Amino acid sequence: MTQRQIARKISDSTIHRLSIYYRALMALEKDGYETISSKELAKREKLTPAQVRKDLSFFGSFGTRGLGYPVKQLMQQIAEILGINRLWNVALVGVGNVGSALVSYKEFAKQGFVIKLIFDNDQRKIGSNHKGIVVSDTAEMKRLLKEHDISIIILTVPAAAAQSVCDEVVEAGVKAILNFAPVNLRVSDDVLLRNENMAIELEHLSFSLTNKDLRLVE
Amino acid sequence: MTQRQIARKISDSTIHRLSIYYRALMALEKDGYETISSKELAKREKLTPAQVRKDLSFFGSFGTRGLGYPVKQLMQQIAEILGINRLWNVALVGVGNVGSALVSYKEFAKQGFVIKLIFDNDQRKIGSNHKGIVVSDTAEMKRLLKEHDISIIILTVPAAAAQSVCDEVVEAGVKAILNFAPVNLRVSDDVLLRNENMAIELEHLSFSLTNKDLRLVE
DNA sequence: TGGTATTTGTGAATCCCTTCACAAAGCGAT
DNA sequence: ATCGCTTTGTGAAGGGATTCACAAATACCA
Repeated sequence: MTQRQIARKISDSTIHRLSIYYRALMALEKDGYETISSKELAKREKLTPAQVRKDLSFFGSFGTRGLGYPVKQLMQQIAEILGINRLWNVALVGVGNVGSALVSYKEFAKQGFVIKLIFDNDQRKIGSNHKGIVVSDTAEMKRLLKEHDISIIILTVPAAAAQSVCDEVVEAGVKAILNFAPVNLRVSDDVLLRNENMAIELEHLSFSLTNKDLRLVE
Repeated sequence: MTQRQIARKISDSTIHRLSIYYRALMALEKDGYETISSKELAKREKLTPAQVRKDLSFFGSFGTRGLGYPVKQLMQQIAEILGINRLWNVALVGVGNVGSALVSYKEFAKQGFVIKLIFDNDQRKIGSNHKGIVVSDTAEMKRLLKEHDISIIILTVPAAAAQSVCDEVVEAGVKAILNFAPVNLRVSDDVLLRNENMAIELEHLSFSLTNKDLRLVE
């Protein structure tokens, strides 16, 4: 099976796990591993070996029977599948707490997501320097996004502003948005949207703590 | 069905959606809605009405046939289910970019997660003030966590330090950790651990952008 | 070179989540 | 008070993801 025939319908879970495998492989490479079996990889990530093999099998056969997967090579393959074997031009809108933290977030840069532009509508922030990037006025956004060939937007504006900023960047032709505002954005079908809300994960913990004793109930 | 017999096995997806419903209800309440139907709620969150009803039915029956769900009341019920109808004492470890952003992250406070303690091992940071909280030395961590009855840890230390900090807080008796470090932490079965990695969501977008054209392939 | 031990890749089976479909229940109008 | 309309709550059906289990392939050792 070649790389081109894939992706009929790859589940979100599989895509998510590919990212996890990728990180595990980075660690393994650093530790000097040449190969890794699905069994060992699964153990490290608290998954099953079959799961690992099945996930990978959607995209090709990368392993060697009796031996396992070549760490370095598999890493490269997953990078290709995820589309992180290249650089992506990213713009960030909204230089609040979260926004300015993400400008310096090393995991982005490490995976090839390069923040090229930063926007805000606050006059006190416009012109200020964040990690070598001067904050632009959102009024200039449409023009600058096109000029800099931005593929992905990180949206870290307040909830109330999110929809209108979203509309603007979509108008500018951006097709992928990572939204940190706690609102449900409406976008057309051809725009990719993913939401990130860190409080939701805390709520999950809160749920589990609250209902912990019930886990054993018959 | 009463609140006590629940949680045989509630799926992660359901818990996640409860958080989503909760946010939708907050917005609805602000807009003056008294009741909401599963149909309308589903539409807003791009889900199906059956999904909404099924999710809620695991925990009880909160609606009125012919009318829908009472917004305010359902909000309260979900808050109870998620365990956010109370305050949680939280400590944050690691005052880097992400850490200091999260100290000011309004979504945490809004849901009752109160950051009581902040730790770092950098002498330049210890003693400094973040939103009215003085940064403590990680050397003091075990004692302070117990003294302040901390239930949940937000871990925003560098990857290399994460496991050892994790071990320490577990030793102090903490049973829930939200980990932002890009590593796979090993914890015993009775400790709840959730991982948050913002780059993974970007990688998901990157995957979708990269494989967009393949979605139509037969 | 042959023999044993490993480990992959994958159809089949299983399990779990989502959707369907409808009876039951309440609302509002007449 | 009754009728028709709406919407819930939920068993059952359906579908998709995970796990099983094994043949095929390779490594390694003697």
